[in-house]
Amino acid sequence: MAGVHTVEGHAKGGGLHTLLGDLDPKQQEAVLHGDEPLLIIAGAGTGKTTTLAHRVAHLITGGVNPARILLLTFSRRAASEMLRRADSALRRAEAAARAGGAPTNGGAERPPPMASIPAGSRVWGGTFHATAARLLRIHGRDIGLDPGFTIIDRADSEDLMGAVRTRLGLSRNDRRFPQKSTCLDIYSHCVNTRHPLEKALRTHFPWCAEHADELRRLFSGYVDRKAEGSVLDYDDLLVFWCGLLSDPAAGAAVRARFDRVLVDEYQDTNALQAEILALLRPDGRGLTVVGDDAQSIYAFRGATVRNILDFPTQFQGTEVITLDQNFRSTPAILDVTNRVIAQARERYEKDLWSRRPTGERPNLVTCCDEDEQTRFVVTRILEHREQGVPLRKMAVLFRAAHHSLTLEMELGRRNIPYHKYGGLKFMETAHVKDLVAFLRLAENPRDEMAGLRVLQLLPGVGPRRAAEFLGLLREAPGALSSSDVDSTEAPGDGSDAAGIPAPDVSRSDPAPSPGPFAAWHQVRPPEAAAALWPGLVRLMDGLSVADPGPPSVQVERVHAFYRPIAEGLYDSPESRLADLEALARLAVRTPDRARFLADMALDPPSWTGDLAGPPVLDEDYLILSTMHSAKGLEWDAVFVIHAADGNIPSDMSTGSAEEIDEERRLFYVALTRARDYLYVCCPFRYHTVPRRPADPFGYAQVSRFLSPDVRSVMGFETAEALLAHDTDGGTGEGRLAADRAGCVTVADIRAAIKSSW
DNA sequence: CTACCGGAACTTTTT
DNA sequence: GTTCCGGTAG
Repeated sequence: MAGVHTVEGHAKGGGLHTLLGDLDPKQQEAVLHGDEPLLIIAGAGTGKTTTLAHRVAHLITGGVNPARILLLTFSRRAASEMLRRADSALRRAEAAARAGGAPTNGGAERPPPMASIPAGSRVWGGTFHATAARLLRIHGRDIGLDPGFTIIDRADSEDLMGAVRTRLGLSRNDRRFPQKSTCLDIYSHCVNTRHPLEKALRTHFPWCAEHADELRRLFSGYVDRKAEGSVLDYDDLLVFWCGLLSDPAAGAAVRARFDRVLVDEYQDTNALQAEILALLRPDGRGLTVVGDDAQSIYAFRGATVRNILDFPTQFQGTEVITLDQNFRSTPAILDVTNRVIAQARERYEKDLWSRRPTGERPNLVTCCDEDEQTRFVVTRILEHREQGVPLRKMAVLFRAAHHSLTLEMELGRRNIPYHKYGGLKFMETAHVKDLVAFLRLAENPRDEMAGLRVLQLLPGVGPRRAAEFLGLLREAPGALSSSDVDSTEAPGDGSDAAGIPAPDVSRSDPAPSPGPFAAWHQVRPPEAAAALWPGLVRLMDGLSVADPGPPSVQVERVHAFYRPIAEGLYDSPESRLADLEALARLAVRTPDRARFLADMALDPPSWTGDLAGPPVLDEDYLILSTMHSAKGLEWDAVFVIHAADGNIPSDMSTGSAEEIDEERRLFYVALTRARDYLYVCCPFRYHTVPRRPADPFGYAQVSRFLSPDVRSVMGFETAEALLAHDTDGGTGEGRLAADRAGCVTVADIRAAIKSSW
């Protein structure tokens, strides 16, 4: 390994050797690199996670205090995976050091880092947003931010934007004023890209350009409203973190917390995040970023690939290391994926290669229609399972969350367990939001959206009265007392706060203390709500005492109050109540309410996964995922479905060459998830999604990304052929397809393929 | 004021 | 199929 920077003097222990043993030379170089800014261009499947995890482990064995390392990842899942691997690397290094070179190593100068406390868990790890939230709780006061803030999710941000929009009368006069979600998109775009409104409108929302002035008023109203409620939306977390760092005193304090900063998936960061990094590490020393420009897929959210491309010029003395040996996929698969990405206009030239045996060609699978595609996928998946591939090592990927609907129904019918990533349904459901709103209101009585939601659950209480009752809280004297010992500076994943004694909550009569909801004792509720009102007040008072008990208990108490309301509100309350029980189980993991609420906003549970709880571990289940959520993951067999033009690239994103390029990279991400087997399915006939009575069917073409050049290295099969051989389902279901009136024949399909070249 | 009904317009990806 | 608006009855 020539050219390795041996800045760390102690890079010679037997332990370190083990640490590096599994890595290829370039990865080793990345792990051992010293203090200067480091950019790792890591192609798909090149062992990026391994490298980063080893680098963290290396830093720790080199004497860096884990609590002074900041690891910024794209999701919480990615962070914990990374830290888990760093720990196991550390453990191996430690074991080797003890076995081998222990005597020479002057004894107990360094305490053994792990054993009982995994070192990785003391590292600051998480998303930019989650990290911002933690830092702002600790340091926010220094810039005048109430540390008792609550975080509102996308839906609440939209509602708040909608409320301001209505109050400004923007929905009334002008019917064509953009709707609240678009408004929030524009706002968010401006904040994250740091572009002025005009530019944002011109480049991304030209149809809204005429409303620039109203939008400006709307946005400033939105900002004020958030300030009044002491709530932060996702963008605020970054904005205030950035502001915190810009403050001379507070900024210095935050900078002083960290010696090393490592950033994963750097290609998907935006201008604001880049600014945060620059403020955090002004000269780039101790900064490591990892990414792949070919996998940049979040431009729609303000991410810019310029961050990664310009990194070397931004920080003097940057070392760039490119990882291009792929350890994941077979050469046959790489041959396809390299050709797909080669069509991109602007990119780092970087073809991935592999030492693995060639493997099977990826197949382009043509299907008559969606049903046939579904049956093909299920049949082939079961075949693979017969051959010994567990379900959890297979995944079905698609562009939009709803693309898997029919597949999900079929899986359900056949009792094949699955887990779907992407599409955040759980937190989106009304009943879950209802329940969480109670907790949020207790945490922050000024949280307007939470308050309105809670109050309007009562019969006879609409927007008007809800606003009135909520206003009473604002003048209340007892508001905002969370200033106490909140600054549990404990870094890592707050594993402290173990034994909070839960006070007997059955009858907590907080009569003496004028809590934040004291004003509600005087309220004379409307007739219809009279029966429920005292219960609500008692509940809120109980949740506002100094120690309201662990979140799971709080959820139960809200549940008790909410259940009869929900039962009257929804047609089939059973499944919804089950969700609420799942929520209570979920809350058990979190020691305190603020943390629980932050988690729910920043890292909402993906429905099925957490519903079932731990036992899911020994079950086998198929993975369904949007292409976006598949980032960073890998499976033995991957099925990409709905690979038709219009789905990928999505019709919504074919406006500009940039958008199409992003869709191409997204497709590339999907394909590069596969280790051994890859199927790309394209159904040719669609039942028209929006109602267009003239033409009940649409005929699709294969995605433009599957150019002749790409197809020349792919295999080809038809779903029909497989299903004909499928003995058990063949007679019944295979027939069904043929019976369907107007079904396309294989010849039609071939013709369609040819014409789409 | 709230609760409810009918018509209209819209449907990507996510911290 | 969905949500979002405006109108109306109580």
